[in-house]
Amino acid sequence: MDDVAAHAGVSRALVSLVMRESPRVSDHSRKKVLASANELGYRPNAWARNLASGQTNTIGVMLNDLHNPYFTELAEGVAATAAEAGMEVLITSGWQRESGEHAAIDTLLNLRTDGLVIGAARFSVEVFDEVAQQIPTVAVANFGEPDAMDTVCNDEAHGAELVVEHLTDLGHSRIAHIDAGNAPGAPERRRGFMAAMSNCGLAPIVFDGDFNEHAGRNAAEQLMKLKEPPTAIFAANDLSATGVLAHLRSIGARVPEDVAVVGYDDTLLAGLGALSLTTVHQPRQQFGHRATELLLERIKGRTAAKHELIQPRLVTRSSTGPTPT
Amino acid sequence: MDDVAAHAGVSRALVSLVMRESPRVSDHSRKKVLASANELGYRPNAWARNLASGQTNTIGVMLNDLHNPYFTELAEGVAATAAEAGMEVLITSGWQRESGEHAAIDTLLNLRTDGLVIGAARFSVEVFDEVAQQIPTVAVANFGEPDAMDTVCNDEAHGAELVVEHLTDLGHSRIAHIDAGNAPGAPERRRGFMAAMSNCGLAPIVFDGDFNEHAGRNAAEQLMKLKEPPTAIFAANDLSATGVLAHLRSIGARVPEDVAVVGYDDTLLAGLGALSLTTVHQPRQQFGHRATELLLERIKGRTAAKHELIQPRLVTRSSTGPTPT
DNA sequence: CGCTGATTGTAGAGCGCTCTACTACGTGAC
DNA sequence: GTCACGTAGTAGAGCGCTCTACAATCAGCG
Repeated sequence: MDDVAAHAGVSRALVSLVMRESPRVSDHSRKKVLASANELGYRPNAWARNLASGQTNTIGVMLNDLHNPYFTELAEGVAATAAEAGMEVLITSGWQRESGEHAAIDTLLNLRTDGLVIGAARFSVEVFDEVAQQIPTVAVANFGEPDAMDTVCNDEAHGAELVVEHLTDLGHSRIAHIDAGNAPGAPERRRGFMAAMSNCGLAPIVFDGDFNEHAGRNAAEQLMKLKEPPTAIFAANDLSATGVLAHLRSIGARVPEDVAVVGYDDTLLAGLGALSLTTVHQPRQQFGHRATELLLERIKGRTAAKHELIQPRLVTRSSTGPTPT
Repeated sequence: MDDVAAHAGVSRALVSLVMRESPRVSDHSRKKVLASANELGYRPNAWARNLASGQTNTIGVMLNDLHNPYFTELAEGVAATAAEAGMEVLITSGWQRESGEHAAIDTLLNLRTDGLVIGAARFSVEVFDEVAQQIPTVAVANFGEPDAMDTVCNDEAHGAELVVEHLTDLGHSRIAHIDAGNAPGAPERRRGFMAAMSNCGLAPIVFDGDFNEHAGRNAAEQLMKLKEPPTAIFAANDLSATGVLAHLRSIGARVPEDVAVVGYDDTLLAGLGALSLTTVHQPRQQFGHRATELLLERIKGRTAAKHELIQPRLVTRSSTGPTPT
């Protein structure tokens, strides 16, 4: 910076103003400084800048797992909204381990980012709460309604209701749900399913499962062995639904003629022509978008916690159809 | 830091030593300092630390697209190897746009990370070369053999050969390849395919396509309309292969009895029971692993460029079988 | 022509840490 | 008892920038 100032024949402070695009600089000096900077290959050192200014203009994003499209689309929403607000985004991941999440959060806290968006599920509300004391935080998760941070989450129960509604409209009544135990989101989906079913006066069939293909396959196998197998299967998520499809195909059952299948999440998988799953779409980018907006509000000083529930919608594809007659 | 020093009754320098886990501190003082730090909720400010020390102990990872599992697995490999070496990892993404990649690189350069791993394909070697002048850089890409940086890449041509070998072993001779124009990796795959075919004395059928489902579907449609349709289709990648599967299914052709299908990349998709694609596995984590090792060498001072070619292997699943008789 | 106020530029302290050079204090050998 | 040496701790400069407070210049105006 000194070199640039010397080369341009101005003071260091002026170079600083130019680099920060201050309007308090004449066109003439600005050009001179930029030319010198360019010639000398100067670029401002972010560490020094942030240290001196006391703010980083950066928001940190901590994700549980970069493999999961859910999280990456979330991050994309954050990135887009942050870019609009002129902020940088730094991403860290816990790589699916709790220790990894701790390390990732630590990195971000040491970096003193202006705020934190957390899309993760490994550790408890208490830990988050402690983090939220130190730095403006928004969690994209179903955490209840903690005071110290904002949350954005999907109305899982409503998504499950949409599925039941769709299936009963098609005439189904023996509808099974493969759940995913206590995995994030699963209890709400299960509750939504049970509630919707009893509202229709139907007996809910719930089978223990998980958010993966194997669990779907296994559950489908057991379900199809029942004396009265279900005519529709609502899987825990898309991945688990592909397991259901795989099993049905292997026993020669047709989809949707013999059994209708519904997933959840509307991932890439569901849209593939070879699978074409009816599923519940979560506006993941919008989660990131809203989370970032809330975070920016918080950074600007809001302290009262806000908790938003975002509505999912059903995407109908060819894995569901009228009940077999 | 001053507060901690005062609270523990020692000098600021000693606190610094403790925070850096220096061996030059007695057990007694170390405990005292850590206790005070804990009590006061002190955590070192990474910006100040990096500024003062002149090194960041961080490597930057710039990815083209976080949605693509290829890149996230790459990042995971980098993260694991970096963690072993005690370095932090910061991820930025270009979100599939060239301007985004520029911004992402800029962020990383301004942060003065110790090195850069680039997994991206949008912009030209020249731009990378310029970046590589400024900072140790390793690209995971097929870039020729630039002097200024190291590269790690997959032997795409060999992967294509493995596919041809597998299919001819099964008795296929009318083998079509759906390519992906000039998209990264595609030309090499195509060349490998053509070479392997002519080595076997077979006439290569190549159909223009792309790395997506639609292209696969469209290509399959055209190919199956030929007077002598192929008995095996080698798609540009897994996604394009799912398009092929979707079309074949829609016209009632059985896989693999009527037509064998092969993908490339061994993504999540290929492993699904409902698709079960034979495909070429790329050790993506290993790319990240090797790239990081090379980068660490460069950071330590090596300047001669190294270029590594990593060998893929074939994963056989149920989308391929003997030629129809 | 001196005063006001806006505009443009500058000096210098300080952000929170690291790092070099130095001091203080044993400890053991001769 | 003194000297060399190793160990534990400290002082203070400085990393590259920002930011406050102030100086210089100039236009406009009564």
